[in-house]
Amino acid sequence: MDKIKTENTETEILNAAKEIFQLKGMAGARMQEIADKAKINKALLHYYYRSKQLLFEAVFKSAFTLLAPQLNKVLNDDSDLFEKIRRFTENYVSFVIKHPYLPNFVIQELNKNPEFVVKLRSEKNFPSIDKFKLQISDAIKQGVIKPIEAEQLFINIISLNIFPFIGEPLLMALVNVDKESYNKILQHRKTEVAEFIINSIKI
Amino acid sequence: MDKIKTENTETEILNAAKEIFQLKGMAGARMQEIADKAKINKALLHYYYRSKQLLFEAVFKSAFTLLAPQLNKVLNDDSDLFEKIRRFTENYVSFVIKHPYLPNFVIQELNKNPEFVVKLRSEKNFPSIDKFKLQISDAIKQGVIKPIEAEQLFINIISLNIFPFIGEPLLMALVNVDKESYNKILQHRKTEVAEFIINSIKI
DNA sequence: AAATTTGTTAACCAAATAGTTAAACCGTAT
DNA sequence: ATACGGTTTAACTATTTGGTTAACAAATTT
Repeated sequence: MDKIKTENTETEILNAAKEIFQLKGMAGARMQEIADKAKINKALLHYYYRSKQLLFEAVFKSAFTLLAPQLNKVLNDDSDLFEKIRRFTENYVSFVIKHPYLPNFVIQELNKNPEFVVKLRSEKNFPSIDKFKLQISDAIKQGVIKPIEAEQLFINIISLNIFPFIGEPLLMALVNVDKESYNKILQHRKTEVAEFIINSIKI
Repeated sequence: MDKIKTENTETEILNAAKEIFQLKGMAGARMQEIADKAKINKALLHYYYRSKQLLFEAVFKSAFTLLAPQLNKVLNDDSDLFEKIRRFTENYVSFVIKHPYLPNFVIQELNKNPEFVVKLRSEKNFPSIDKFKLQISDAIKQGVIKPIEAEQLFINIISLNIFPFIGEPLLMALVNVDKESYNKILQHRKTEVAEFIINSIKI
């Protein structure tokens, strides 16, 4: 059946495009390079995706679709707050190892295209902070954690987990270690970060 | 004296280049756009800076020269640890308001050009973590803070301060607030972040 | 004030790059 | 076999873009 072959080529292109776009960004990516990586003629890119812009949007959407569930692990999950922070921190490292350039790619392109946010927000499955806010105010009421705004806590959790990857080259230089040692530091963070956060908020 | 005029044109170009490069990155920036912003002919860019690459490097160097002292406020400063954390957090927001795209620019271009790190490291005034390490181990010995690796604490401080700006469009969408409210959140962080960190490590 | 050096511009060039076209290919149904 | 559909390619086009050139302008030196 030709459908199988079509799907193969199409996903082949998408996979190649993911690699190139995530590594070099929209502006730095070259259609020819994507075609080469997918081992097809450049015209095929346009046959399947019409334009660079549309191919890029397909990649971006796919990237965000992968990232959203990670964020939802903090925002929408019924488990106990501390347990949740521990699990998210633990999981996030593994996620980034599987998709090293993805979070940075999403953040960068959002910075360069703030109007994308509008599109994303309108789609279903866009993570919402509402549940998390309730959980935090409950935990405060029950005397489990010190008073803190849910927004601030959320930003702290995300910052502590995402930035060490985005800022890797800078942090590696500042901390003055090589790639191997830096990876060890990141591995340590799997547990360290959660304890750092919990230490700060628990009563 | 023509020197004055030359300096004006040269810095005019550099300022325009800073704006464009920091906003769009090396790959996304256009020499013509820089020339337009500097209100000069495109050939003048090459007269003063030879190539896009060299102009970019001048901008990058200048950006890092501005960023380094900020980092040194955490790493090399004799003041009391808690006071230092409080002051850095307070100052950093003001710094980023003055140079909104600078930290992200530096980090992005380092990600795309990891070999830049080598050049930066070899220059004097590159921030070193040594003093900070001593300060932390002293504080632990003296029972002021709980045991923590200096590297981890440093990464935490930097992450909590820098990421909220780099991830602004994403965080704004996730936290579900408009620009104005997000700015208020950032202003709150001037004090909140320091207390969050100190809470976590103090005994 | 003539000559020389420095600063600036318009016009141009070559390479890179996104996108198009028309023909070839290839499996499937007639 | 052959006509037909979707798939793939080589060759091409138009535009963008970094960079150059040669002439002009303005200041500096002699």
